[in-house]
Amino acid sequence: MTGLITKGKAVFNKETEYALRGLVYVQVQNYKGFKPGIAEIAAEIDAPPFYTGKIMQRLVKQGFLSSIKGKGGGFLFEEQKPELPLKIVIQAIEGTKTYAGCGFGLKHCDEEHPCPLHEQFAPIRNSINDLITLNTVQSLARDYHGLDNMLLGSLRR
Amino acid sequence: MTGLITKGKAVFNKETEYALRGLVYVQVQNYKGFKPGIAEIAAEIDAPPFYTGKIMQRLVKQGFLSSIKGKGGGFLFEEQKPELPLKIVIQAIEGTKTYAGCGFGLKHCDEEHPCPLHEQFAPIRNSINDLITLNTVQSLARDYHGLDNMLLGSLRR
DNA sequence: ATATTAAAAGACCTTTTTGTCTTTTAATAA
DNA sequence: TTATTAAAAGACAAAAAGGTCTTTTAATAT
Repeated sequence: MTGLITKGKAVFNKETEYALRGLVYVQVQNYKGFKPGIAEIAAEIDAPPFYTGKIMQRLVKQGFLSSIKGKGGGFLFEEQKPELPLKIVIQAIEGTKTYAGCGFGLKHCDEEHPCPLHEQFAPIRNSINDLITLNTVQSLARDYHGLDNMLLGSLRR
Repeated sequence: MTGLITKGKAVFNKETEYALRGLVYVQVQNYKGFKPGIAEIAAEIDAPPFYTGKIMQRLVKQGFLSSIKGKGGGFLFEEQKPELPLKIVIQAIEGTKTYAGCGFGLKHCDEEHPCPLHEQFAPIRNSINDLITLNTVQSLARDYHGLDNMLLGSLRR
């Protein structure tokens, strides 16, 4: 049962998870020539439909992707735009200080006045930062391109 | 202003942060021959007093440390007990799945069916796991022993 | 015994997060 | 132009996290 989150903190909050999964799914479909709508996105990324709608709306308002109303409408990335690093999305939702603080939660903790965990957490924070900076919605979508669905079939069995 | 969390997710939730700081503070004081009470703990770790009381209560109920009521009372660790790894405390509060899940939030994600971020998150999860397994309340308290206060003076200026 | 001290228990409240639903707006098709 | 489709907007609600306060229990000191 590895990887099944039953309780406890995940790495990101729900809104961020749904946003990242939604964006990647849209990009995957765009690569295939489709513009998915809210109902399809929600079903494919296993998220609540109305909540998904609200989140996609916010992402459009932030300018991360575009939407088209009415028949044949849906969500799409403008092709001329640069790739979108996960960090940009995460920070837009969770704030700029995600994982920037000291692991021990002290209000003041820096190199001159480190708390006991500060030094040990520093490389971890740096790794997370690298990961979300280097991975983009597009790079993840390319990884998924060609797969049957984003959930890799495991949810459908 | 490095290390100041203004908004966004910290590594742990508030209850966990207060619990870890409280436990380390109690152990630091124990090493000096004192048994701190709720008011003192709350003030020194910069946490809400009543909430701190509730949290300390829960920690005692879990058996992590002992308490003595009445005059001269307070909190203390039984000396014969083994060192307490942070992981034990964190899991008691946040559940056993903290940071065990896949970074991308997929319900099913394991080595055979990894999501794009799974492999990249694996070493980070392992580092966090090592950190909270190897560090104990006592090892951190030894680091703090001799310092003026847990907040390293930076909050008092 | 009585007063005092301090933790335990638990009711209650506030804020944030997560989620639902209805109404409105805009695009397309007939 | 009318019907249909689908996103936008925003009100509303449930659940979880975070926090406050009062009352009770247990220990000590006089």
